Amino acid sequence: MRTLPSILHLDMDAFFASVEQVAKPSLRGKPVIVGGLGQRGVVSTCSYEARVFGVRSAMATAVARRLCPNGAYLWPRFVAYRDISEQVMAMVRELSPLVEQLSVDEAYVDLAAGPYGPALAEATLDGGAELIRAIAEDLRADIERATGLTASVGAASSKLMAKIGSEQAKPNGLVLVTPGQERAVLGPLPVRALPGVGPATEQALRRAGLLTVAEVAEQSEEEMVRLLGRAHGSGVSLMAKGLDGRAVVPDRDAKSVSVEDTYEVDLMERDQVLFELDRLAARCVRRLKAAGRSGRTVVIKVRRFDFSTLTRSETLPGPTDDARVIATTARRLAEQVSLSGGIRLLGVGVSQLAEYTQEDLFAQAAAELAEQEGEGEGGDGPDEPVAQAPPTAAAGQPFREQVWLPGQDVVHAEHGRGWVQGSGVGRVTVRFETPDSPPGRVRTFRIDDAALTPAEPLPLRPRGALEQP
DNA sequence: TCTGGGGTCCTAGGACCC
DNA sequence: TCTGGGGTCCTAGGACCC
Repeated sequence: MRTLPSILHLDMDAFFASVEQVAKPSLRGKPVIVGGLGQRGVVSTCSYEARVFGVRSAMATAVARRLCPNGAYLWPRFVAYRDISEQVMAMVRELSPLVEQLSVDEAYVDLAAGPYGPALAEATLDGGAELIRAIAEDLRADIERATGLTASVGAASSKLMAKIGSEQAKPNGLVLVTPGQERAVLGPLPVRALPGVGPATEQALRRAGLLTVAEVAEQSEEEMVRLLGRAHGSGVSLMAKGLDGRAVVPDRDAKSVSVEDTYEVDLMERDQVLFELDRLAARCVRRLKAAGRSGRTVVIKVRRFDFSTLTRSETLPGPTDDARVIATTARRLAEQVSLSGGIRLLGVGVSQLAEYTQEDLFAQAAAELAEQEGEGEGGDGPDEPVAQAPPTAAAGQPFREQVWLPGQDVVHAEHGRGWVQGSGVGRVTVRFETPDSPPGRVRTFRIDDAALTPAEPLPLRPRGALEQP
């Protein structure tokens, strides 16, 4: 294990909710909840003001609304989050090429592999720690200057302790774990603080009378393997003792691509299920193609009315990125499951991904077969799913009514930029403000007002702001 | 009050091959 | 006539993470 705390773990504070507070001045200092807003939605992220009311990530939004009825409830704006994430990660990469991004708002950095590596290699223990502390504080300040967002950082000589450190630093802090202090820091924490210990592992450990990390650390590795299984047991045993030699690994290629939908109302009809599988297959293929990959194993996921969940998979003779092939495979898999009682969620995924699309003989054969059988009228595009019109859809209606989602960016011909605060009964309410404006005024329009249109997210800081002194 | 969507990794049993 | 052991692939499910 390294002698200096040269691994950083960066974690943005309440990322989605904080982005919304910076983008929407009227929400600063207020409880903000970002997540699914439908009947079956859950909270993705909430602001610290909302946490005071007991709101948490992964909580049903319906529960959050009871706890915090006056919060601002917003749909996620993933495009905006991704843009900001790229901006932040670019700053992180200036510290080292060895960056392992864990999600949009989290990454490990190995400073020893970057421009500060040589200086750190020659530094004393105290000097090195001080340099690392300065680097981490500069990073946090740079991120806040560029985005208005705060980040927390843990610095340690292992990924495990860097992650524990950033958790303890939250919000808007830095915790440096001095090498040698690992067990002292970990010992008093509940076992759940260890990454990889979730509800099931916590229960298994509780049954064995182990509540804290220190208590786990006193057990032999063999005992932990007996309790938790081979891989998990030895992993937890080592972590509890503060031992973690895992390297920071630059980002690997994805191993699967999947899409899924939870329906507001359970699907009851076989035709509905087949129609939705076609749509999901088409969406999955779009993502697959965007990534320039193809896959060999098709998986469907079915969650029933009672939340019981199952998967069925089929491995094809070769990789494909053909929507027709994936949709027909998904349909075939669906025939193996009972739909009685209703379907709450459907998913379609592809794994065993190939680096790039090979000559897709399997898709060609399927297309030829379809043509022979006279089903080939959709030969105008290979992406066309084998879908029929949904039984519930308003067939023959070419225009879809504009849907306005709370949080959505809009622009009005007369009033300029703003965001949707709410909509209903033929009206949409918009607050006109931007990241660099004072809190804005609210106006209400007809939902079909031609002067109101959806807009792209604005940057959180005006362009060019960083160039100014 | 009722549980999202996108992933990763591990385990275990059966098929199949040598 | 009965009986091997190991390796790999496929499938299904579960735990966990953000």
